[in-house]
Amino acid sequence: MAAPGMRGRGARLPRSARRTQLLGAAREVFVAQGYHAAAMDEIAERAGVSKPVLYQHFPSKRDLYLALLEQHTDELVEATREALASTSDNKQRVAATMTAFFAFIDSESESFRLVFESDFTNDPEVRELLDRMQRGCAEAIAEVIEEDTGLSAAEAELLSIGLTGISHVTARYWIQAGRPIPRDAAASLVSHLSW
Amino acid sequence: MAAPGMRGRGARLPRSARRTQLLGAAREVFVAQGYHAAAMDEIAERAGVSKPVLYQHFPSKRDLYLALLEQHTDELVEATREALASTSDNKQRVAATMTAFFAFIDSESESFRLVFESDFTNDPEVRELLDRMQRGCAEAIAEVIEEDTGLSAAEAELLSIGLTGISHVTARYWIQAGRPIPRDAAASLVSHLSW
DNA sequence: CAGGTCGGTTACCGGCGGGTAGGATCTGCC
DNA sequence: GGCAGATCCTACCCGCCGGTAACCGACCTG
Repeated sequence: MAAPGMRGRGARLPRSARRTQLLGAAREVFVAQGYHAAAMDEIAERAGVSKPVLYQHFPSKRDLYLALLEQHTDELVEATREALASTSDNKQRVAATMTAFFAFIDSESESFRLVFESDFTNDPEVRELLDRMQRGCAEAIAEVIEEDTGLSAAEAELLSIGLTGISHVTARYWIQAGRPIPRDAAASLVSHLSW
Repeated sequence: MAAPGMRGRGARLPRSARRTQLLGAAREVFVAQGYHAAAMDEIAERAGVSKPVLYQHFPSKRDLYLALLEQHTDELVEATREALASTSDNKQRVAATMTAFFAFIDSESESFRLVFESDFTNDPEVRELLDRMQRGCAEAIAEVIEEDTGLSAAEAELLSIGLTGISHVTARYWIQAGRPIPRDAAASLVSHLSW
């Protein structure tokens, strides 16, 4: 009856395609509502699919959330490492890293909310993922600092934590203020101030 | 039968005393479990009282949480203002403010978790309180910066946001690392680095 | 066409937890 | 004593939502 290649409700998809699609729907809902307010029914509905399908791909709501979160934390650490490796001039390094942070936060999907505004931080595994991300970013930065300045390892670590804090907070402030200036200008302003 | 002045389960308290006691119990539970995982039954039990009593003082779980949160956000803004007013030497101002932040986070009750690790940030009123706190701290700092340096208002604002970010993140890092060095040493190290 | 498998669906369950109804008890006051 | 008005308790309700049981139809394969 229905056309064989039809899209929309009722379309049959191979397993892996369905999985990524479900992850996308879950991201939208979790981003918009947070972990607790999000309902599995709604995620399924947004994917145009019924709930049991969701449970055939992810054993529980929590696991779904963790899969999604890990994906995005890894993304940010990776972006940080790339930015640091993109140049060898330290002043530009700060700027590049700041830009990477701003880009991450400015992404269309607003997925940064998962990472920086999670409402499920009481879960030990969520905590673990977020801590690991923090360590990942800080260590990458600390290596460079330690190498290029005379600071001790402990001081370099602390300083890099501080730098991530600046990026994090200012970038969210910039978003919340409605992106009053272009992204790159904001990033370079902040990096200039912290330099 | 029971002694008239007895303490413990069943003791009758005047309204205002009961209220503050309930707030204390609520703080403990919310701090330990977060908003969502906390149960009103548990808060009541911790206060040695039954649930309806709780509802005679606070119309809903949400209102209870908001009352508590406002109390602590106000506290931090106040501490920041006091620290800034405590001296007129700018370098010492930074140190004093940093110390105030660390003291807030290091408080016995761990109530900073309510403020910095809330899992109820999706609620608009919670957001509003946290934003107001952020603005309160940043504005207080920005006034001083703008007065004592040549920066524009916008730049001063951004810089102060960044400073709160540093304090926030480093102080939590210090706690999480198990307070490896004394509080004042940590605060002055951070203020030295950011100076 | 029989039979397996893969991707789907509808319809349901069960418990957790916020919130409440209604009654018991103490205290102060005349 | 006896009334007024607090304070507090036991016992219950019920809606939401994570998770599941049971079944359906399309497609391939021999």
